[in-house]
Amino acid sequence: MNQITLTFPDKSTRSYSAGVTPLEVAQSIGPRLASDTVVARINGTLTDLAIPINQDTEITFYTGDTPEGHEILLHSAAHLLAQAVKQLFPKAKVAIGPAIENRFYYDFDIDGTFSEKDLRRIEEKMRELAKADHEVSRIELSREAAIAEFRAQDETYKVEIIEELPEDEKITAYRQAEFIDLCRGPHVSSTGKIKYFKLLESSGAYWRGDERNKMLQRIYGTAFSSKKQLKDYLHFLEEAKKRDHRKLGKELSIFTFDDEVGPGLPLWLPNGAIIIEELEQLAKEKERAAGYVRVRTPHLTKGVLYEKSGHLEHYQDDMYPAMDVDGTKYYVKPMNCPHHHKIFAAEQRSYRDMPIRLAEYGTCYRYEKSGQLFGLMRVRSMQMNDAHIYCTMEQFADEFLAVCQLHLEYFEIFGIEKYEMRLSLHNKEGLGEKYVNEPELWVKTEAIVRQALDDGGINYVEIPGEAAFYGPKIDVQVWSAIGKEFTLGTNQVDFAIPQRFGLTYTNQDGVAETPLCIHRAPLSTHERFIGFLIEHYGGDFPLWLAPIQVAVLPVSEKVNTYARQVKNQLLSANIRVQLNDRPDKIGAKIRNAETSRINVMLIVGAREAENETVSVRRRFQGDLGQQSLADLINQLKNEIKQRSLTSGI
RNA sequence: GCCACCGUAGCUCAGCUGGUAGAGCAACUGAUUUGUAAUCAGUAAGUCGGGGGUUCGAGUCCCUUCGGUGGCUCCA
Repeated sequence: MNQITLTFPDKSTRSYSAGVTPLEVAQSIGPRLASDTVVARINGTLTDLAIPINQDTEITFYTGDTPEGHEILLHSAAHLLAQAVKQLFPKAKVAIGPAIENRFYYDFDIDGTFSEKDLRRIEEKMRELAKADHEVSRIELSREAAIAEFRAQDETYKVEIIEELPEDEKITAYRQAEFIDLCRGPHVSSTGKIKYFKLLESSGAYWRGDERNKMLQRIYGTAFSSKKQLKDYLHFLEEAKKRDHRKLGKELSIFTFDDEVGPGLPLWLPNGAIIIEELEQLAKEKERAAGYVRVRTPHLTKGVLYEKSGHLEHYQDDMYPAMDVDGTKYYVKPMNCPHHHKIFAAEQRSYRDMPIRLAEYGTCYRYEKSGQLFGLMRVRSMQMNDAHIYCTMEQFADEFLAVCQLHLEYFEIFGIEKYEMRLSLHNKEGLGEKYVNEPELWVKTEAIVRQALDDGGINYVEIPGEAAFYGPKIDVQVWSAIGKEFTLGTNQVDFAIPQRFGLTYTNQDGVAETPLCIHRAPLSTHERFIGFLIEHYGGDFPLWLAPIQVAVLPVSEKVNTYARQVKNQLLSANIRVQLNDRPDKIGAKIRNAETSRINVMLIVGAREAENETVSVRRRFQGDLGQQSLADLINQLKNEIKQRSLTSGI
């Protein structure tokens, strides 16, 4: 028999008989590797462990705790789910079942829905099938055979998928015991490799995500290669639940919703209003320093403006219906840009004035579909950290980069450590349809944007086909302290709308030119940003953002007078302070302040009153001992001024 | 918008197969005057999301409507 040479990632080589399988190779190296490996990479392609190798090649093994291996594990778990469902619900038809980040799902067409009880039964069945350790084998099928096979099983969705595969596509299926599923693979070699998994929830999902299609029942689950990882992930989900901004927002009296006000229309309570004011203060400082000027625009506008801007054509479904005012249609504004364009147009502009940066925390209203509303993260009234920068082509790169850098400054202030800038580009197919038909301008602008990012040393990923219709954009993804993902700021280039508005400036040669426009909102909207901050900080805001910064806690009513003096001094230092002069025991007052997430607690009793001091207790730090009130005030003022993320600097 | 689930006191929740509501915390009152995460006692509090129906009788069953949640899709 022929010998072949396999090269391992460490460049070492071994010789095997031709036809050896990756699983056998793994076994030859060690039983542990063989049992942990879920997939192999051979000549750059991920491959099943049972496929014979017939020539010299490089080979890499992936265990379930590598990204590659984990994805396979999740995908195979989806198959296991489908097998279990088919056994328990023979009439169910399977649709698709991919791996997604940390989870998998499978869509089924069944009569009715899956109940909690069904999920438990299905999970039980999955365990049984995993324990049986059925071999998972790959089957190659001709197009006709595949269609015949799945038609015989009445798997109409699979037949539909096969019929839409390109003619030359190799069709494969995977079999585990009696269950055969159309799939490209690869998969784990046997069901026993799927050890640690859990079904999470079920919900409706349209076939192919199209609401005109039938609603299928989707089951979500997760799987990991070790018990610990599964436990950690479930713990993360629980932790995320605890930090849910809807829960904390209520507990900390930040915002509320009211049936009689309307869905998606938040009411900001005093604590929330304080956070808003601090954020606006920050934005105003940063924007003033960066040369922005502030403007203000009305909430209500005639329809003609949105005809001109294209909103009625492209965006009407997301706008509140018009109201009739003396026979004229008026709309509440869904975006601020048309108004800012009008402000640009209100005066003669010279190249000497450029760039013009118009900023406004503008309030917008969008008629989001009811099913999309979600706490503060998706609302119908919102206030945006909006600005539009009008500039010349020459100024554009600098302006765009400055906005990106502003994002980075904000990340530092808020302690956002993980983020991703997504440069969203056009694609040729979309020109004239999804995107304004200016092929050269697209290519040119995208090149400038890319260059600006490269020059500025900004890390980004490119995503083709995700641009706005008027130009390329950067969407900013951030991850909260516990790793939950959010879409926040945006930075968009617009080379189309200024033209529609006839915006011009006079260049050095006395000729009217159309400016470029950058739409940007680094701090997103108050709603989404504060929603994010609540979850990011888990309710424990840094001092500068905390609605109540200091609680003064007298040990007994005997020292209430001194406590009031302390409170007043803090107030005059512009520190937000609350005095708890109820007749409670000090332990109860402390507990109260702790559960309200108050950062600084000042315990005052006879000793403190005598020495003009306070006993400082800080959240997460405990008792810090006595300190003079004057020193403490200076320290807190400094911490607030620095917008420090850590206490006690 | 669509599918599913949920909606009981300010909050968190209990209330079995229908027999006109209950706990803890919070609030309020009184007593206690307290030294780093809960002092004790008492009081008040709900047209069980709204409307309609079935029934002798509905928090419980049915319909409808409003709101929320998980998804589909979209996005700040």
